[in-house]
Amino acid sequence: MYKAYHNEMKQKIKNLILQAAERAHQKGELPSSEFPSIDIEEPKLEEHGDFSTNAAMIMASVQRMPPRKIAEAVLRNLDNSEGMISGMEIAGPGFMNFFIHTAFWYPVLREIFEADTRYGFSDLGKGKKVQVEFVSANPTGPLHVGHGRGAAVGDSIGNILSFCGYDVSKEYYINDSGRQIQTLGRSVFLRYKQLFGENIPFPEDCYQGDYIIELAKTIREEKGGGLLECGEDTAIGCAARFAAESIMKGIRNDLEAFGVRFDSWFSEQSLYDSGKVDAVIRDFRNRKIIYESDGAGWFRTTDYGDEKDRVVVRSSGQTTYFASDIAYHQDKFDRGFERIIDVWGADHHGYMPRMKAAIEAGGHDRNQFEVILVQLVNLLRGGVPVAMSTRAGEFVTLSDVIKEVGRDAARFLFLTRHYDSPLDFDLELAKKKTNENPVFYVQYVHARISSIVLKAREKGMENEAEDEAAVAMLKEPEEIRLIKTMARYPEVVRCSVEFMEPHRITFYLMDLAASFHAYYNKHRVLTDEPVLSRGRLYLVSAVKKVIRNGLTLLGVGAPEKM
RNA sequence: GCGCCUGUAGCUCAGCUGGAUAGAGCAACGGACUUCUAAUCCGUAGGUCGCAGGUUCGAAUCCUGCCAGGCGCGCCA
Repeated sequence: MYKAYHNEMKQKIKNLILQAAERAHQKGELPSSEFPSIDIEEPKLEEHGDFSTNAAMIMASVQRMPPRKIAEAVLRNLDNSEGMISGMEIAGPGFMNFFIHTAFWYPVLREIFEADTRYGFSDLGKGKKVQVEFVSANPTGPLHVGHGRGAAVGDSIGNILSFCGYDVSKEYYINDSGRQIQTLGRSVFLRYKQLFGENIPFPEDCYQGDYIIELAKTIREEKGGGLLECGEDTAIGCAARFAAESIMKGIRNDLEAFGVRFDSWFSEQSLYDSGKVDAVIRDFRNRKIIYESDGAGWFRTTDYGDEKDRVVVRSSGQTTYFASDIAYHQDKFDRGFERIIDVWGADHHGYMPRMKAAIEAGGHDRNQFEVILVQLVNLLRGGVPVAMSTRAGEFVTLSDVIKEVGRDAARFLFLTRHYDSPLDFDLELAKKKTNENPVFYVQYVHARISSIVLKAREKGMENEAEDEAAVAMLKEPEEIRLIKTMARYPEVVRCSVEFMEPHRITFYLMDLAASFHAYYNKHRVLTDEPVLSRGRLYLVSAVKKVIRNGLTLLGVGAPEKM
């Protein structure tokens, strides 16, 4: 397994400390031989060194000594014969701070070049099959901005999982069955009738958007007045099928334009057709997990921590949405996924306990099923909220947003917040080409470096070749800072996958970009000194790779020119 | 009423499962282009981490109670 250099350094320091503590104990400087597990962390402030540890404070109670005394004993016995540590100190209440010799940072660059697109990779997933289901919007209308955020988060989480060694499948669940499809058909059919001059009211519980009228017109073009003659039920069914298919096609196009690719599109109806819904209900009935009351079939979800039992079979005999959802998630496990991740809008959070119940009742561990609840998006234009009403059918669609601000800006901005906090998405800001807009700020780094590399090529310089003498020329504080920041990247990716938080990558990239721009403004890469230039070219080429890798995980492009 | 989420600089947000003097960006003010892209950089200023307790060497972070905002509590999806 590929092991990040940064991590190795941490581990090394940890071992040095433990060895030193052991030695101190043998010499009688520390009373106890018991050394609790210690953490090596990276201090926020540069003055506090490259690594630091609270080990002495943790040991204080066991050793029955003041932390600073313990730290003194440890540092006195620390073996730095390798020369990796250029300085150590005891600070504050008992922190031990370590400064790493510059030369020990250089190997990071080589690591980046060797790993290239795989830099930051880890084998955390070990090939485990995991499914990420996201968007899954009903085919009753176009995608809106909220779906866009879900798409950005879900897709990125999928990318990160896959980058970290999981066998990932991204799936879209199509709710092509049930009542809302019926309503869709009715809406379109009524508009259709209106087109033929029938003066009939359009009910409030129908879909209000103009796209319904468009669909009705298309049917008229293709089939003329044929639907008027085949009886209401068949006509509505026909309109529903046509509308759902057509809307789904639009959704697929929007997602394609957004750079989101699904491995599979799963139809709800197929669960009924294959009998899987009936099978699950039968099974749960046999196992007394479903009981009858008031003529309906109730799933005893309270046995699994839900606050009340839920209906799966209505007294009319029809199943609820929940019923097919149970079958659906069952099916996910049947397909061999060991980990199931659903990305939902936060307004569905009340649905989580019953879904967890379904997982457990189906014989699986509730922890195998994870839900990412994405908070809502407030769409703004120049700071002013954009009026949106789904009921009235007035909303800005995802497609509108992509057309206006571009795919990269939209995706990146959706990932500039923890999914858990609501997001203000400002259309004007998304288009701005200043560093108010973090997308271009990060992409600009890539473009700037590309331009340097191009210039260097014209001069006959090669940027990929490793040259120890050249690398050794990197002595400026801004250069070392860049290397250190890049050394942190694998750790960022690891945390990002562990907590399934893509925004960590976003923030990291903004940080790396800031370090680069500062460097760029202060120092020239291509100078009169060939060796120095080669070293710097090597450095910025590494930055270019890390930026590209990070953007790729977010599904954002890394342009050569801007 | 019950449940979930949120509350950090004027604004928008980070804060690595308990660490040191709480960090960015924007807005404000003052500077930097004869240079590899100024879509950039440098500097200044800005805080009772919603409030009150508790846990301990140490709390923005964990626990309890309040306050404010958002969302959810259907034989809807």
